[in-house]
Amino acid sequence: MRNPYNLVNKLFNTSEKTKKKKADEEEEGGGFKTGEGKQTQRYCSSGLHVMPVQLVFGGTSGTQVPAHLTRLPIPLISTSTDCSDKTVKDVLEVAGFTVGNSPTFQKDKLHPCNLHLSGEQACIYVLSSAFSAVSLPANKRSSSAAAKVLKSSKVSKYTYTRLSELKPGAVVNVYGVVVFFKQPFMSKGTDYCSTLKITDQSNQKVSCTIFCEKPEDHPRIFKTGDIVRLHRVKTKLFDGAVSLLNTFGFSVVTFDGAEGAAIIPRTASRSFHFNQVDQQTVEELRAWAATQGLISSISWIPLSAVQPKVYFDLTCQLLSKAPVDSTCVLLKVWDGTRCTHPLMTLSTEPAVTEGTSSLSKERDNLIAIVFVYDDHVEGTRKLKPGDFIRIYNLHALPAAGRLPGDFINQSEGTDKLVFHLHWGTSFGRGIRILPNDSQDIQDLKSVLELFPEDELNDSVLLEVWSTPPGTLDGSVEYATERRCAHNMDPVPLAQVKQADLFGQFHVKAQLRSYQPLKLYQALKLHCPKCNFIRDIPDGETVADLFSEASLKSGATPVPWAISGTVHLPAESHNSCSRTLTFYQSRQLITEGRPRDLVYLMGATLQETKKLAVGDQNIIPVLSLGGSLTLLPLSAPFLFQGRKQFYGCSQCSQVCLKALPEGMGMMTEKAVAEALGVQLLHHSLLMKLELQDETDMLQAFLWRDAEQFFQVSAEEAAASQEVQDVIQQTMTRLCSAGSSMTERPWLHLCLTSYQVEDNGQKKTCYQICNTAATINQPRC
DNA sequence: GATTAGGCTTCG
Repeated sequence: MRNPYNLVNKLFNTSEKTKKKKADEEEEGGGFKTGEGKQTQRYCSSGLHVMPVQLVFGGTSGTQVPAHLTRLPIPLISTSTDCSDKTVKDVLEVAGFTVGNSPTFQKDKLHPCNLHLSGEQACIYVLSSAFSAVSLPANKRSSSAAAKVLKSSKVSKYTYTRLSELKPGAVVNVYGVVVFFKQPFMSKGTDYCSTLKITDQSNQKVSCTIFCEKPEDHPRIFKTGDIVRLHRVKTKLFDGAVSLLNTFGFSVVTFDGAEGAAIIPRTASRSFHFNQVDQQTVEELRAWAATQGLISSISWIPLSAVQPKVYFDLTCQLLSKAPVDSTCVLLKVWDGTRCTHPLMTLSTEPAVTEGTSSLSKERDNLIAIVFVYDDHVEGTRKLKPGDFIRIYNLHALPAAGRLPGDFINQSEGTDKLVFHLHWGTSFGRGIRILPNDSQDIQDLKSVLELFPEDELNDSVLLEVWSTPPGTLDGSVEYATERRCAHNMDPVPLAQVKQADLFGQFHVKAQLRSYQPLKLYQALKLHCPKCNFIRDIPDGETVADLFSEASLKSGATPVPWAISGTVHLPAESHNSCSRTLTFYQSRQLITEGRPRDLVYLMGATLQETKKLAVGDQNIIPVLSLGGSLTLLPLSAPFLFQGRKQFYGCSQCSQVCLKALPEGMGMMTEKAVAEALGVQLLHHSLLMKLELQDETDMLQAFLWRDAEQFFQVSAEEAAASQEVQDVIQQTMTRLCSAGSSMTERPWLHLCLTSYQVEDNGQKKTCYQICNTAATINQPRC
């Protein structure tokens, strides 16, 4: 089956690419804590003296070079220079130095002097500008970021201790393969805590405990076998074994542990060091881990393999989220596989559900209900429908008598499965969002893409639910309103583009431009069977088809109809007299309604239109090889009042024969069926360029275009007045020559989806479940 | 330079 969205895309031949914003960057701890107002010092040893080294940041916060120090230009330095309260700026700024003759000046012809840094006054200020190549404005930082790699920096070199050689009471750097981990969870103190156990070629297993205020600063571990590099962890004896605990300047980088996988560092650090030696270390650990069976060849257990009572890690896409009570949240998820054990189905309150509150029955055993309890509820706050997540140590259980809240009443006596993420973190129980570009998610996406994209949306259509007026903010009048069942906050367009996932978004935006400007060109014909979309042919083309057909209008008797003729005299010297032939169905004659449907041969387009006025059903026919048939399907096969209906030339199998008994109303659908015609539906297709403060985004108006304009496309094709309604709406949203400040704001529900365009996957957007609101004439 | 946790299944 062809994907209609692909065709929507192709009809406009869009070239808009998914602009994946490059992941932002954060600064590595690197020995310096960067917290605002925290004066931080590190000490490097210089002979017997301990000389402070301070990292200096721009702006007003953090460490500054003391104001009493003045900068000494390097060319002015001589042995007679007064050095007190002076600084010299290079990559470093130094103070408390003495100046001596350079013993190598004759040779290197550089500066004749050397700065001597010794004694208690000596101090080096390391300027943040030295790191400027990797710094980004704070508002561009994000926890999902990949950091910039400082390959050539000589600022630091790290040595790594084998895990078997750890001695208590030291600060070390280590590499290891993760054999156990817990996602960060809130401790009873001020920090999130995560624990992991790592091993290396020494086969020593070492537990690590990480305390960090922000979850994103913790190791970003997705599964056992991942490789971590920990900088500045201290060794501590606990329970007779050396364990590791993060300490000042702690930083961590995580890598996929699979051999051959791209070495992509996962870190919240804005910069970090990674050289060839590191690459080799990762590769060696990967190779070693593979021989130790530390890497599972199966990335995850699919839903299809889940049996009652098992604990497993589920990698899935979040479809919806709804609170149950203060200690429990219900998630609906899927991974594209059908569970062999029946899955429990439950509906959630649309008003409190993010995503879709009830899902199509077609999805039986595809959608898993997950109850998330207690401390894990916090972790669901930032989850959005569409997110790809992994739920660790999920417990599959028969629903019978085990459900929280009011659901308990729906579960009596059922052995259908539900999934629980219980209290506590034992066995690494937890939940985390996986990045879209991770291999496991790529694999999952390719499975999910096998499902028609709009299947999930079907149920949304059944739940048309107007946004209560109270949710509109302030006095701003919006020219459209959402009619969807989602309960989500609007997000900036930039965030929509960045998200790169299939799902729904609410946005507030203005209309910058639209296509086509000639609105009749927005009218299309769509085949619901093969999904082909085509333009409505213009009048001239259709008239030509009728002219050609009139040449094939010889008397053709058929057993299922009786015929009559009308002779039309020549209208002028140049034209000939013509004969129109009418056919009336014997079946309809029997039923006493012969005029309900008339087959007409030899008429022009204009004549056919005139005859159809007054709700007459006219089927234009021609004679081909002695039998009666329809005109080519690029012409309308049925005229009904002012309406004209078309058939799909690909999916129709035209056969004119006796009408069935008791056809009832002569609807276009009934007629099409009787003729073997696959009816084409009228639809509207437009491309809207949206804009908000953050970005622009091109979205199609197609599936729900009729809802948007509150007109029927079929009516629009037949009525200038209805076309005027569409024109008026577009003028109101985006009148030619108006400035953006004059244009109204729109509340929109967007659906994003992926299509293939010449083998390239691209993300497209559609405006769904949205209707124009103000000054809307009724039709 | 404090504190947090220190794996080892579930209340629903």
